[in-house]
This record gives sequence, structure tokens and C-alpha cells, in this order.
Amino acid sequence: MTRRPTILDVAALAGVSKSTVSLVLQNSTQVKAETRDAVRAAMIEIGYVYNRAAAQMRSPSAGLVGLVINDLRNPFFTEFATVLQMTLAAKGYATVIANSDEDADLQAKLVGSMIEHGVSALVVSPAYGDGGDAFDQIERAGIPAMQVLRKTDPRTGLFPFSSFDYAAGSARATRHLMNQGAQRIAFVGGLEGRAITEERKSGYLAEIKRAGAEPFSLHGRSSRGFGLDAVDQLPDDVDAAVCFNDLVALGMLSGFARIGRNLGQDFRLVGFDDIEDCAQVWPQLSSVACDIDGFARATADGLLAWMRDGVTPPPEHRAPVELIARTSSTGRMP
Amino acid sequence: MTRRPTILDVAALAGVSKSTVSLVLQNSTQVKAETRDAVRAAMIEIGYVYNRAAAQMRSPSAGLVGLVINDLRNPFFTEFATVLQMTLAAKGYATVIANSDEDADLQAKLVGSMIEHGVSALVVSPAYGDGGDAFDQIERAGIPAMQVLRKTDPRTGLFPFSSFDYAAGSARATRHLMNQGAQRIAFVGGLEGRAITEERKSGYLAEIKRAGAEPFSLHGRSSRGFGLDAVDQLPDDVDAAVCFNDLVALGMLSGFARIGRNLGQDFRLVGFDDIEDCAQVWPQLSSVACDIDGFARATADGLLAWMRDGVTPPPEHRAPVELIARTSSTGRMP
DNA sequence: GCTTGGAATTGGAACGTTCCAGATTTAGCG
DNA sequence: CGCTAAATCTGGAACGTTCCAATTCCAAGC
Repeated sequence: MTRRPTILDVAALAGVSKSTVSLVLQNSTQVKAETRDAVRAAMIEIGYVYNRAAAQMRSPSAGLVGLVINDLRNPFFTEFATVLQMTLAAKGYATVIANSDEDADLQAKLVGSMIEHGVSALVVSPAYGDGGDAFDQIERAGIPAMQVLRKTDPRTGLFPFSSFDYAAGSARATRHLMNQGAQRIAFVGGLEGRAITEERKSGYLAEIKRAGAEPFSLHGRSSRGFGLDAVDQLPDDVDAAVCFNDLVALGMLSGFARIGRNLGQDFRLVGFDDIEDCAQVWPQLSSVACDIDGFARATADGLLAWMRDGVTPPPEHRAPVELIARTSSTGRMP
Repeated sequence: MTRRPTILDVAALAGVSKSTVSLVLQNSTQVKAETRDAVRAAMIEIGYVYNRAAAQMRSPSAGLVGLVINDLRNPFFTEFATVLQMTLAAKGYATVIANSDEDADLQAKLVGSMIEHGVSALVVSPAYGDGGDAFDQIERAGIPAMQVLRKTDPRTGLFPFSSFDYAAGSARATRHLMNQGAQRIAFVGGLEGRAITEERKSGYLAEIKRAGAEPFSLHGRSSRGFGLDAVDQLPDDVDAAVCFNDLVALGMLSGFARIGRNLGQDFRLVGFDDIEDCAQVWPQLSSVACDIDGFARATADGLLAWMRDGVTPPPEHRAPVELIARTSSTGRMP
């Protein structure tokens, strides 16, 4: 097997200089159309593949974006990652996706590895815990980086934070349940003390307080399993719940099926995130919809503007959310 | 902002030559311990970050593995991708994950981009359709590459194929349903004509034929939505089903909840893949378990052996599967 | 003190691209 | 036809690392 062809080989075959080939590679306007075509033809004939490492050495702009996600198995994050990756791919950027699995140390390692690989920007949905290491590395490297969906680095402006207006969402859900006639509403799921839990809960608490009612909350892992068990631990007078996320709500939905309670009538339930499953279970699950696809696209666009034109995104941004009322809270069949 | 430090700067500070620094970088045994420590200290002091692009230029071994997945939103693939990435990360390899979204053209683009980025190996779960472009590119680049979970490139040996023994799994599931007393068993889900559908169905057909029974199948998208609707389209005498995958089965499970049929008694259901949700819905869903984590780890190990030691994996490998019987088919509560 | 051989270190070349400054060609115009 | 300006093209130099062959260092043995 022979050595990979380089632009030198292409140049020789096309009868031009390597500089011209380089210009063609960069779609420069200052090369004549017929020369360009000749060079392109030579590339194909010779089976040339671009050597990004060499290019990157000379001028460090990799066309590579790093994406570190705390829990890639969670459909919410998967959706985000997928759409972000595809949007960036459409603009010619490759995306390195990695899963930190809620491990701050692993997260730091992944970030380090990505920086070594020369990513030109990073998007991080940070793991809980001290993300200091990771963010310090990014700061030293001087790379544009955003915190999305979660914020663990407190310095404002350095790593712009972008997420959804969760508090407004849970407030909206709580009011909706009250309007449906719920007497006592619980908040279920999310690990206590964590920023997102508190944020999603804050809207609930505000509305409960405004109505002069008594709050009740049950905290734990944000999984179906937790939701499944949670139904047994609710006080008897609780007849509605706002869940930390859809996984918990879907778990509870299965839990009510188990104990034979009729969701949407005996009990009213609202999830959070509106993942695809919500409309595909029975009864259909009401949920606070976050437009992840739109959010991911906006993130990609903001990042591109930052990388290419130096336009720093606003230090903090919250995308609006929307309540999707379905059977599990209204009792009405679709 | 000043220029990034290089090994030259580190060398100057540590009072050694660049070659020595390079040796330290590679954990060479032939550098004295105290020199090594001095160099390491200098690196930290000066804030040195390794420039992989430069290294890669000189000796092309990127420590980068490409992973192209046909549908990253499917939990089955997400799990595989996640574990593969984490296993490789533990061995010092970064993974570029990309989603082709069942688009063969996009898949070819992604593969091309990864090759440009200098991946030292590729793992592809190919999109349906003509993956020729993608695989031809890989062949030209001469990179180790595996087809996993799906096979679209027919050439044997070039791109070793590794998957699960689906036929044995569906046969096992079908026998299990018969043993449970099912009278008429259907096969539900999967797009007709596709290799995996046929494979998963073949075990079912073989067992049905062996029992002298009449097969019945319902094909379509492998989603919860399809399963949800499928329950309305089953003939009345069908009292059990083997599903193409868990998503379809979970959809059917919701469908039976909707029409108030008692799963595990009126109807017996087995899914395929044993995704996490199976044990977290009600009733719990029986499923043919594929040990994805083990499979992903084995894939990573095989790939590493191939990359590092030139050990080609067997051209075709099928990992065993296991039936996990739960309430949806046995009627027994856990 | 001198030799010896292994351990430790070193300088230079090479990798394939981009960028720059200049060189060459082409086109337009009096 | 000669001049100028614009359009095109080109030959180094540079990027930061690794690899190789060569050199220096050091301790042990005589």
C-alpha cells in the first residue's frame, strides 16, 4: 500500500502549484473556474483526502465542536445532542459528542481531550459537582464555550448560560392543575438542593403559596423507577402532581396503572420536557414542553456566530416553555 | 493574549531539549524520573496543552474513533454509543459520535468528515439504503472499520459484522408464548423487507411453522406510535405477540391499557432489546434481552486489538441473547 | 585514570497544509 | 502596440510535534 496522496501530488497531476490547490480547497474566488475544475478532477482521479491535522497546525480552526453531556441516555439530552450535531454538520462542523455520566472528573478529562483535539468551541451540559477543573481548562484554552440546560460555573459572562424558563413552566402547570379542580398538588422527583430541581420547583412553590395551600414534595432520582415507587408514598389527600421530568411522570403513570387508579380523573399528572413518549403512552401525559429542537438549533447558531464573527451570546438566556395539556391532567380523551 | 506554549517553551523552562519533553509526553521509560518530574512541573507552570494536530501530522495515530449511528434517538443505540464511548475513553481514545438519521447520503458525508479528521478506526451502525459511498471511502482510507447491529456492506471480511443472534431470540420468545398457552401468536413491527426485520421474524416463523400454526404479521415503523395503533388491527383470535422491538411493544402496552385489556392474561406480549423501560412500566414487559453494555465493551475491545495489534475480528459474529420473562407474558406479578 | 557500555539526552529533518509577498498573466484602453 | 491594473498563480517559510541517529553522561571494572 502506497502513501496517501497530498496536495503536492494533486498539484503535479493538475499542472499547477500546491498553493493553487490549497486555494481550491478553500473555495477561494481568486482561482479561475477551469483551473478549479482541473484541480478537482485531479483530486478525484488520485483519490485525495484532505489532511485536517496538517491544516489545523498551520491555522488552528478545526471545524470541530465538542459537546459534553451529563447524561446521554436521557432522551431529553439525546434529542438535544442529536439536533445540535445535525445542525452543525449542515454548516460543515463535525461534533464530538461525549457523555460524562454525571461524573465531574470524567467530564474534566473529556474536556481536556477535546481541547487537545483542537475543538474550536465547546457546548457543555455540565455534570453535577465541581466542574471547576473542566471550566478552568476551557478558560485557559481561550475557547468559546457555553453552558446549556444546567449551570455549574458561576462566573457570569465567561461561559454564557442558556436554558429554558423552567420556573414559569412549573408555575403554569400548577395553575393548570388548580383550574382542573385539583385540591392538593405535590411536586415529585429531582434531587433536593440541585439548581434545576429548585428552579423547577420554585414555580410550583410560588403558585401553591399564592393559593394559600400546603406544598408537598417527594425527591429522588429522575427515573421511571423512582416515579413507579413514588405513587405509594403520596399522602391520601394528594390528588395531583407536577413532576420534575417526564421520566418520573411516566414512572408514576405506570404506578397508577399498577394500583388501578384512573389517571386524569382520580389523579391529575403533569410531566416536564414533553419527550416523545408523552403522546405515545396511555393515558397520554400532559407535560411542559420545551422546544428542544429549536433550542438546539438556536444554540448552534449562537455558537457559530461566536466562533466565526466573535458575537458573544448574552450571558444568560431562557427560552420560553409551553404547557401541553393531555389526558393525564384533563381526563379528556384525545 | 499571548501564543500558546509549545514543547519548546516547556523545554526551555525545564532546561532540557524538546526531544526530552516529547519523550515525557509519551511516557517513555528511557527518561530519568527526576527529569520527567521537572518537565511535568514546567508543563503545569507554563500551562502547556498538547497539540494533537501537530503530533498527528508527524505520525498519524489520532487516538480518535468515529462512531456513526443510524438513529441515535433510539435508546438501544444510545446505550450502545454511550458505553462504547466510555469504554474507549477509559483507554485514552476520544470518540466522535454522529447520527446519520437513516440518511445514507448524510452517512457518507459524516464518514468523510471523520476520515478527514484522522480517525484511526470507525464503528458504523449503517443507515438503510446504499451505504456504498461510505464504505468505499473507508476502504480507500484503509481504516479499520466494523459494521455493528446492521449490515449493509455485503463484502465479507472487509468490514467485520457483529450483532446479536436475533433469530434465536425470537424463536425463544415464540416458544415461551406457546408454553404460556398462547393460541395464536403475531409478529408486530419492523419495516418489511429489511434485513433485521426478516432476521428477527425468521425465528418466529420457524417456530410457528414447527408448531403447524398460521403466522400473522403487522409491519411498520418501529415506534411507540405504531405499537399503540397496532392493537386495533390485530385479528380477534390473536392472543399473543412477539414484537420487533421494545418501542413497538411499549406502544402496544399503552394500547392495551387504552382498550382495557389485561396484559399477561387476555394477551401475552414479548418485546425485543430489553431496554431499561421494560422493567419500569406496568405491567412489566417481557423482552428478549440483548446485553448491549457487554456487546459495546466487546466491540471496543475488538476494535482496540485491531487498531493496536492488527488482530482482525472474525468476519461475522453473533452475541447470544436471553429471554427475560415478566408480567406481560406470564401474568405473574413480580 | 582510562575504558567501556548502557542509560539518558539531543539536534535536525520531516510531516502536509496555509499564508504571505511577490511574480506572472490577462484585459482594458488610449 | 505599450502601459497599467486587475486577475491569477506561485515559491518559500512557518506551524508543533515525532523519529532517528548521534552524542553526552555516568558508573563500574580494570
